[in-house]
Amino acid sequence: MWRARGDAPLAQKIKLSTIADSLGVSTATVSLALRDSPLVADATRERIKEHARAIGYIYNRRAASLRTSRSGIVGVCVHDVMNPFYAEILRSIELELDRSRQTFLLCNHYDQVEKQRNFLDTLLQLGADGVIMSAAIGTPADDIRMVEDNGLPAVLIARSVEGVDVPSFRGDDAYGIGLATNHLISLGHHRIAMIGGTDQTSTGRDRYQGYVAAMEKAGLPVLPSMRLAGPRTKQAGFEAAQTFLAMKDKPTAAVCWNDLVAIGLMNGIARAGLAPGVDVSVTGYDDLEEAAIATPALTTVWNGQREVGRRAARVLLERLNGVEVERGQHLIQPELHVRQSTTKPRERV
Amino acid sequence: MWRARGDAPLAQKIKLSTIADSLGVSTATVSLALRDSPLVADATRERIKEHARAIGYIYNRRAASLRTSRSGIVGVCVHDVMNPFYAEILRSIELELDRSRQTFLLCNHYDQVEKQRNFLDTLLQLGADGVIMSAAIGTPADDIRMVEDNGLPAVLIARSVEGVDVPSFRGDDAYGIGLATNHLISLGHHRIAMIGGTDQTSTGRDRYQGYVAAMEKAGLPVLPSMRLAGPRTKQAGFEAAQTFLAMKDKPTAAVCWNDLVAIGLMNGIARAGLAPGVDVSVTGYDDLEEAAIATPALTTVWNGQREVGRRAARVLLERLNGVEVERGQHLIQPELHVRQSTTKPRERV
DNA sequence: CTGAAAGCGCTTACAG
DNA sequence: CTGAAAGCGCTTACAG
Repeated sequence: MWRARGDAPLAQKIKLSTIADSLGVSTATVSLALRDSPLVADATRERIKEHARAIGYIYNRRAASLRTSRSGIVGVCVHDVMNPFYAEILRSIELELDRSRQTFLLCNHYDQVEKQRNFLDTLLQLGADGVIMSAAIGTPADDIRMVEDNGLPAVLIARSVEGVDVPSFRGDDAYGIGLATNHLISLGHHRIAMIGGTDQTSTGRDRYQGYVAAMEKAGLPVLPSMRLAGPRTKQAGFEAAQTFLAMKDKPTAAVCWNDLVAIGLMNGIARAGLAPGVDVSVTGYDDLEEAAIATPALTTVWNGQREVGRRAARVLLERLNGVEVERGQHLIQPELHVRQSTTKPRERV
Repeated sequence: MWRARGDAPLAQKIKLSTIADSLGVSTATVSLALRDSPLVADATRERIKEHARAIGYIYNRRAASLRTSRSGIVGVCVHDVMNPFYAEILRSIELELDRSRQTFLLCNHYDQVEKQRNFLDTLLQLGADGVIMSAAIGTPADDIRMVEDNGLPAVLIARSVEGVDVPSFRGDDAYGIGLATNHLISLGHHRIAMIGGTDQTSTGRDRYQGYVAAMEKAGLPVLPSMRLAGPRTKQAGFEAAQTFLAMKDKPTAAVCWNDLVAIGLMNGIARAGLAPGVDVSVTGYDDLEEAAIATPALTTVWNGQREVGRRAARVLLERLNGVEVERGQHLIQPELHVRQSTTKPRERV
């Protein structure tokens, strides 16, 4: 248990040598004892640990880390924690990292390369043990090589970066969006719009290509007017509803960039007096916890967030322990989860 | 700009003395120069900074911190980052902290006192400069006193802890929930249920009391059967819809613990074939970004997340700079935002 | 099983 | 304006 130490804060900083002096042993012995080294006799160890606890000793990790050059810190850098997609990934990273008692430092880069660079710099300065990142749009391969060259192993998630030879975990986007598109096609939809996403990320390009490929394979026309790039948030999806409903080709269905856009779009469609899932079919992507309780429940593509986080964290921990790991892309196979937001087409009013 | 340094990683760790030797000056001069001390001649400083950049020098913060006992790290500990309420607070904390170049360490305690304790311990070990926390349910005052006694200044947000003398920022919950309750009463509702929340937090008690006080002031009966404690998430709100709709006193309105519960509840009500905002009026709490785009748009109480985060961060920074700050509770005044989810009562079917 | 001593890479008085 | 030297609090060979 913790003990408040009297009234005078910081009266006298307690350190290893304080304990050593009190007990008449050397600091080496205290250091070893506190870390449960078998080199120390049981009785000595217990006496030391007991005393340390009693006087409220606080281990100084900076000093230890300076000496050992291991910090126990792992950095995690994503676009935005507030986005449930990343939040779900983080949750599983947290779980793995906790298990090996690593402290984790978090950063939102909001797709600003400079902000990400500052963070990586901080990690380097703190002597972090590794970093897991979903690289900001426009991240040069050099930024990642640089941290690796300085002894900070990196693992990529959700997005990959060309020309970088580190392990990378993400869903198979082209395949996944194909599942959603094919599902709509098989229900009888011909005019299917794609809402949201950007060509500036690998994910964005892959998803759009997946949609295009599925349409072409079914012999359906791919109209540029049916592509509404941009939206990636619920708010943006909500606002996109107007544009979507005004499209001159009157699409009967929308393949959305992600669940947030899909839910926003459905809200916008409902606000316009139409019934999402009846008048317009909508698919999401990610299968966030929220997808199942949306109204109507959202048909979406499970993107393996948990899996991505878990595997990325494990591979990083392996690298830290000197295990040789497989470099390059690891694709997680997405799955289609059909719910109520997709039905047979009905002519749009 | 960064430079990758050759092929051999860690070939030779570059440190202050490396620079000093190369340039024929002392490490003291290099140290001063890199931190822009006016003690160093301009020419010397530029020469040093230029060289440091050229050879890819990385500042070792652990070493510096060991010497100065300032780490530039601030800890932030909340229930769960995935909850948009905390995410919005974090956003504004991040903004303030970035400005003064503090690195921030994040922790979800999930209301486990032990997990929070581990985090505080880590902060102490790392020599963090301060901590901002929304204390876990059941946090003993001693846990907070202990960190303060060890030189780690704390600032509380969202929840307060009895018997602790540190600055604390939160919304005025009793007042805020009163706004929502009075609004429903003024629309003509008499049977108003309260959904969600727990008596184990100061916030929970205050909100329930605020509801009770408003009901009593209006001469309306407070029925225990109208109180459904527990739910705090969208999922739980969704599930609570069934219980709510089956309540024997047939409430015509629900005052919800927060926006998440309210949105979940509305989804559940819609799923049951009723129209939220028409058949049942619903109020939220927090005014998350999402509230405005919910269907129907949610009437809710703005809880000042941004304000809480901003002020908490500023006060902490002031404390770090040795400024004496006002201890005790700082209440932020909530505001009612009326939207479409509340209307005049209609007899429940 | 335990101790004396060097060293991790900085910063800070103190001289000059 | 610059340098020599001590010290922050650990851990790790190296002796014994």
